[in-house]
Amino acid sequence: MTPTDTKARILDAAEQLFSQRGFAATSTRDITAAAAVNLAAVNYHFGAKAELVREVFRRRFGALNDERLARLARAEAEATPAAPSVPAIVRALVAPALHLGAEQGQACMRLMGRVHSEPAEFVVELVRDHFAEVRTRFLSALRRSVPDLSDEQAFLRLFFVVGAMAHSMGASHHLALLAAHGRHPFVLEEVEDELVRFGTAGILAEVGAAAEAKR
Amino acid sequence: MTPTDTKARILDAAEQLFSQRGFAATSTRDITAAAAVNLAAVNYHFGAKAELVREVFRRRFGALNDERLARLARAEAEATPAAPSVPAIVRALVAPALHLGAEQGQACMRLMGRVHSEPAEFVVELVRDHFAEVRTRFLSALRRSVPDLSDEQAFLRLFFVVGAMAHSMGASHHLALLAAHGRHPFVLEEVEDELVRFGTAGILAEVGAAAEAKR
DNA sequence: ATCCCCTTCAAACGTTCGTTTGAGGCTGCC
DNA sequence: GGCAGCCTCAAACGAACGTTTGAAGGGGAT
Repeated sequence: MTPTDTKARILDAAEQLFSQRGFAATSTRDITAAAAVNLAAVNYHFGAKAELVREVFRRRFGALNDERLARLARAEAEATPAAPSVPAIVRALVAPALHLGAEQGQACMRLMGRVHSEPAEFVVELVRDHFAEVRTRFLSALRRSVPDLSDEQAFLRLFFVVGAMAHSMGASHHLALLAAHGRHPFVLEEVEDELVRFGTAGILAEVGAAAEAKR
Repeated sequence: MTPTDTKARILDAAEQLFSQRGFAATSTRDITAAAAVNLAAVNYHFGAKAELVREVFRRRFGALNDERLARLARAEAEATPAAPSVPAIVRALVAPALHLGAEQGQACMRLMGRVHSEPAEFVVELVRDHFAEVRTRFLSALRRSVPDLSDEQAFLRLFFVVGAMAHSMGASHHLALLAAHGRHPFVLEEVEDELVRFGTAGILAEVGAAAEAKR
């Protein structure tokens, strides 16, 4: 077994288990057993469990956020000189995450949904580091596209979109409820389109406090 | 120290620690140390750690969901014979949760945000059991208020609102970013109003697939 | 063939986990 | 005073945790 083989097998197994049980509840023995490698391999190849978590993040969310930024840049290029439309911005944010899950199995979808509420300190730092550029880039695009929004409103509404997305990915066990409640299980494109519609309308909601009184 | 004293101290400490670190990462020793009670008290009063988690849930989310249902019922009563307005429905869903956090300190806010993405099996069951009635009641109110929505759309959009709410509560460490980025930290009423506006607009977004093509 | 470097392996390290134990204290009732 | 019934306590239980160790394997270069 080549070394890259072992490393990749560990990363795959770790990603899957982390997404299913969380970081704290997944032991190195669980990981090495699922990957069919020796127990010591994790510490040999990654040093410590925390470094393995970091590597899982890098491998997965690096590509994810690159894709997001690329989609945003494409939307901005096509919209010259006007700012990209809000649906385009929202879709550039949520589609890569949703489709990443579809391609890689369900594992990293729940991982993605989970990391935003993971409390371990170094996980918080990881999330902040990996998503800092995405946040600033999407925020500035949104501010240009919807100048009426204040800084705080733009931030909050984008924050809400991320929450809706993360919940859709992380709480899929609750989404499965609908499969019983409704007629058929959800298909990805359906969720994506609905999320784009929802997020777009939410972002474009009336701005002032007077909006409430009007109803 | 009376028995109810010890039980209550354990529940308070457990709720706070669970919300900060998650369930798996919080040990009974952490809890009993924070509560300043003997290590064996958890097992004496609750049997096992899992039962303690259940009790934390019951104490907190029982009251929370009662409050939600009461607000919804009030909104329905005031709106007779018409269905309650969408903002009223959204506010009845999110306001009790947000204010519960404000009253009890930040602890249970993050707990609330966290439970929806907690993977442990018995936690999933707990969430499902506690929120089943809330889900069906709010869904039926929403369906009456916005008849244009299909079953799937109503479910999904309510799901998104819950996600935005949970994210706002659970990922407060990311919200704190804005305190540095923006001008001042967020106040609760500001987040609540903005969330109601956002969720209302999202729920009332155009229904069909044609909505996308129009932009 | 010999050496070296990288990788794998079984075994063990000390620590921390959830839980159990048995002795002891406190309160109220006889 | 004495006897129960709860409750608390220090101590210990076995299991599982992340990590380390030292020996063994297995090519490629010399």
